[in-house]
Amino acid sequence: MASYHHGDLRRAVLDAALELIGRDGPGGLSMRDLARRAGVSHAAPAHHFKDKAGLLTAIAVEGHELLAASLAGPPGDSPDLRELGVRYVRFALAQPAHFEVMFRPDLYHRDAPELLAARQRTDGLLQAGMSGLPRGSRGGDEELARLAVWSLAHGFATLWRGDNVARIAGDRDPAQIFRAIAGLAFTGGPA
Amino acid sequence: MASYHHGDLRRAVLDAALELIGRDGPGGLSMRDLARRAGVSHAAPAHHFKDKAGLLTAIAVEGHELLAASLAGPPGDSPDLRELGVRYVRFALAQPAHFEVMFRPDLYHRDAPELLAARQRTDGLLQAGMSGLPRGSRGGDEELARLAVWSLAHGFATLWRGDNVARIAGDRDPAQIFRAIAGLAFTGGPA
DNA sequence: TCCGGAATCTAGACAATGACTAGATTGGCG
DNA sequence: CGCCAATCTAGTCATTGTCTAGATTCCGGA
Repeated sequence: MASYHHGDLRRAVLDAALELIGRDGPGGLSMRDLARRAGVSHAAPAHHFKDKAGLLTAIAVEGHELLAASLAGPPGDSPDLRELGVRYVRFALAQPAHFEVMFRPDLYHRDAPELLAARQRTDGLLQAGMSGLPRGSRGGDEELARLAVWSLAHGFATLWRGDNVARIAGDRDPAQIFRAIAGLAFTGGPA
Repeated sequence: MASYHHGDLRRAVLDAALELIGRDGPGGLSMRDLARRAGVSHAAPAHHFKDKAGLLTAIAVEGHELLAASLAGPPGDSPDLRELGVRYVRFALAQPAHFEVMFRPDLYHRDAPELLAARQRTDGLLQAGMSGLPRGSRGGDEELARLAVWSLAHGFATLWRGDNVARIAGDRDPAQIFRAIAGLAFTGGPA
């Protein structure tokens, strides 16, 4: 029964935190509550994450890794820009807690080296996926196009999570709605 | 000196909160700190806002009012969809604290009647500004187009505030960059 | 002008939290 | 087998949000 060591406290705390953040947002999160849920003393989690900000940093890092995996897709395919946006949206809705924390730098250690590394890896993937652009847009337009898709996907996912969009949706899959929007925006029609 | 009554404590607390949120985000905000800055006792602000969540609710309401004013523009003009997006971005960057709080429903009383009223007013303006659409898109596409511009503007503003975009910008005005992006997305070129 | 209720503010208290410290327990590696 | 580092406990402290009771001031009606 209840050995002195937990086994994998780090992951247990992470998972509990992700669940709570997914339901109620990162605001009401409490280290001590997480400790209680894991059945350990109130200060135990701090040994794994140093800080509350440290815990959220770990979540942000994991989020970047998961996002990178989502964007990359199955090995050896090269999605177009719109599909990349769809994957971005899918990730945001499938991992709401990660997504939410990632874009709240005021909550974690924005300059932690592990975080910078993970972010750089994600950016690389985004850039790589840029290979095939719609219409001949070259030069500075490439960055603009990337920024446009990123903005569209990020905004759509954020608004969706905030219940600002649901009434438009009906019962359609959010990813499909985004596909429609992206088509409308970048190809001049719902193609 | 220092009369028992402050004069306009409500506004003073709001302004201090807006400044702090704009600089450090809403995370580290403290009622007692706001009270100290205003030179009143620690519980005084609560009499004006009831809660910490109440304070943030007030900020969200004010944010919706300011956003509505921004979108409406000078009396009697009817901006097209892209210009509406530009105004949305301008608001987000000019009033970062309001914008940040507005889209964090976990921080305030999401069903406060004043909030619902203010939001409804803003939505009305967004819908009204939809009058002139680019290309003949009618029927359900109207909502999609509106959602597209909203997503694009919202995502762009959010990413900009998070320092995710600054390196692309150079020294250009964010509103102009957004104009370029929106043109790229909705008219097939940087028109 | 005066007075009484209402608005505004103070002061004190309480539980909860994040962070820190010192020390106990345990696992693993030479 | 022994020892060191990792892991965890227990205690403490300042700070915060919220509640209560009471003090001070403002304002409108007589």
